[in-house]
Amino acid sequence: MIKIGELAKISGCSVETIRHYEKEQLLAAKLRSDGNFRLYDHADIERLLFIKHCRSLDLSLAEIRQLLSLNDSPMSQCDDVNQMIEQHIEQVERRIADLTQLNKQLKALRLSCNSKRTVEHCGILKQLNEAVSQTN
Amino acid sequence: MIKIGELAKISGCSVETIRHYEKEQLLAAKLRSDGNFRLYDHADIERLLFIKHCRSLDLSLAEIRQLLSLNDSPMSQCDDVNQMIEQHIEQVERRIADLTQLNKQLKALRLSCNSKRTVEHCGILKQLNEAVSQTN
DNA sequence: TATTGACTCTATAGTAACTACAGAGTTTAA
DNA sequence: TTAAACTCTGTAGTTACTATAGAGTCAATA
Ligand SMILES: [Zn+2]
Ligand SMILES: [Zn+2]
Ligand SMILES: [Zn+2]
Ligand SMILES: [Zn+2]
Repeated sequence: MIKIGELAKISGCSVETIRHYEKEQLLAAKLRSDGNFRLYDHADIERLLFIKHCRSLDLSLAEIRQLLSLNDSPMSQCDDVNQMIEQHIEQVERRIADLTQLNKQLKALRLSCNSKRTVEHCGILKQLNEAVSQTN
Repeated sequence: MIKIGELAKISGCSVETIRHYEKEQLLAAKLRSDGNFRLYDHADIERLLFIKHCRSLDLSLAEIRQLLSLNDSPMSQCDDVNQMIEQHIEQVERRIADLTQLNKQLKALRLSCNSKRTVEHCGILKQLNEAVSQTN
């Protein structure tokens, strides 16, 4: 059994993050020491690494909670897992599309200034202001 | 002079958002009515639309605050504006790269499940668990 | 004129996933 | 024994809003 500091080292998560996951019901220490310190075993390490891997895929804590509970009840159907992953993929792709569009606009904006000028004649601010007048 | 509800309609921002921008020092009503209602003029409308346009470029409120203050002092140099926009572009591009990478992993993960199975044999969960064992 | 409904005010809490304390108690090693 | 290092709980801060509650204001109608 290890204490929270060692779990943090092993997993690469911070102590505060581990406590946070406990509050969010993703990972609970089943035991406490005499002095009330959280004690973790090997299964806890694996569970935390699972969580960490899912987070690196940008899955939300709610989604991970769901995956963990499916993982804990092996007779449930795959469909729920599939659907979540698919929705998540869609969301990521939408965000990529948005950011790509955004990037174009920002680059055009950046080109409209040649530096070394005062803001008075700055193409960037001029453009931002003109966009306003058009909308208005 | 118009009240906040009309400014909200004109700009497409919510009333709460406009009040929020005031708290964040981006847009202040210079006048209040006898009954303490915020009163806005044409310059305020333009300022809010400027803010809205910048937000659509994903600039943070802090960045917009900076742009507004540069806009208000026309003799300042362009360099600050340029640098901010460039950093913002870099950040957006980094995020796009991250998400693209993420998307690949998620798609591979999705392919590892053929649905209609119980979670016990689900390729997705299997893969997620294996990734853990490797790291561990 | 009284009242109703729409509008506005301030202040506070919630969102997501942490991060950063403060103040107290515990353990370990010198 | 005492100091350093660790851990505990609880609370507040981060971003850009959103959503209330409870009170006050205003315009139009009965
Ligand atoms: Zn998701
Ligand atoms: Zn410029
Ligand atoms: Zn930025
Ligand atoms: Zn499956």
